[in-house]
Amino acid sequence: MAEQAKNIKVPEPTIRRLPAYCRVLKAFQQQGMEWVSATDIAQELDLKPIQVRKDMSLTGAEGRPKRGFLLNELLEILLQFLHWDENQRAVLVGAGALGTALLGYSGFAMNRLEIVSVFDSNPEVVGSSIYNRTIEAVSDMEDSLTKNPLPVGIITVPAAAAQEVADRLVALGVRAIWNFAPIKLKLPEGIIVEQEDLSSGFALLTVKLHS
Amino acid sequence: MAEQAKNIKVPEPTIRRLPAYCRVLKAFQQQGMEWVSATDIAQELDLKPIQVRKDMSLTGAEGRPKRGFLLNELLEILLQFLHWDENQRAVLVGAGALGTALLGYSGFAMNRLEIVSVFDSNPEVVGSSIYNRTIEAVSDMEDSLTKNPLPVGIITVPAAAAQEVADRLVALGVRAIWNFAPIKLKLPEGIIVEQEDLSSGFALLTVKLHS
DNA sequence: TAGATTGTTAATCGATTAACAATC
DNA sequence: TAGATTGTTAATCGATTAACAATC
Repeated sequence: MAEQAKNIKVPEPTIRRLPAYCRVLKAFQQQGMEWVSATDIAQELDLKPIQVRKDMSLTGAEGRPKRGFLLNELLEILLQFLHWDENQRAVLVGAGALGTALLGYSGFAMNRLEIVSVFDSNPEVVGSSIYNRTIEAVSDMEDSLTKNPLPVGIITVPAAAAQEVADRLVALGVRAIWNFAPIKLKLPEGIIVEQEDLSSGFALLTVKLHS
Repeated sequence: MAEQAKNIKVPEPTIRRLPAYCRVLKAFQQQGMEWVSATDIAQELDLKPIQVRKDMSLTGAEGRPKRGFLLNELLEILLQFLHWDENQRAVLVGAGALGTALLGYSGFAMNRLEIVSVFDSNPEVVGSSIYNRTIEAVSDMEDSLTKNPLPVGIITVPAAAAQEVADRLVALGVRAIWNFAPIKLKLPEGIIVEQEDLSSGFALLTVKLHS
């Protein structure tokens, strides 16, 4: 029997790998495959089969010796584990290039991220729309989010504005913040913050390149 | 004496933290600070002082008991370690929202990423410019990069086009690829690939939010 | 001086990998 | 059946943290 997914702390690196597994599974699915083994997935992502097997086991997925995993079932379990089987309603603040990129990013095809409201402070873009969402003024955030509260906030404003935006979002009921501004937010206990630092991948790249 | 930075394998997590250290140092610098301790930096980033101290030690930085580190010197050493003391000339392929975001991202203020050439396949944007760079046609990539070779390639095209773009870049002399397309690239040994997966941070966020 | 902080070695913690019995 | 693959326990590896002597 698979390890129980509940009550067991799943390592952060495992969670980070799950979206890639989902993408590979979806591709296999489109090829008409019915069963998939850890080896198949590992090969596709340059990982070791044992690692994939362990990760699957931690999410509660169960396979069958010799056959592998039932593809549809496995994908469903991974999506459930990630809570990507339900829409994740979110508000995005900062409709610049990065915000626009997130609104249209194809890599999110399966994560059910539903960006419901978009705010920006630039009067020139307020009122226009991106991917069918009308951009509201940041000054209307209190009004709008009070009427229509959202649990997740995405911050794509310049660093200087990020802390204030975060404070206001938290005051308006946002419980988790995905922050793309290169600044560490100071927020109350219990608020979940995922800090995205695009520089860190580039750091790795330059260090590897010159060694 | 500090551990020698050369000959010692610096852990990947350490390298990933360095850009944040640089940003904090720059902020301190602008406040006019002359000396900085590991404790100061740790506090700013919610890390433990011992971790900052260890990281600094790995980069070869040397401090003084009681005083801490000489701010300017420390920043210079970190930037040197990252090779961010010299311009990193790069080519970007895919001038969509994500590509545009990277061209203008303020979080890169210090990393000396110099995007020299920008290519896109959309005839409507070819010839126009973004942040002062003229967008060239992807079909002109061979001509352009043969005349003006670049060591780093940034891929911000849709997943379906990424592998072909990567192959062509490698054939044109690119030795390191920063890939934002949600697909694992298959490239020859020795080519450095940094895979950026925006979904993995979101996975962490949703799992934490619902537990 | 006393206290704060460094740098290094050792201990701990956590993730990856190996080993292997179970089994379709 | 034989072989491939699972799931779990144990071993290994690597990163973080603790301890502490050195010192400005």
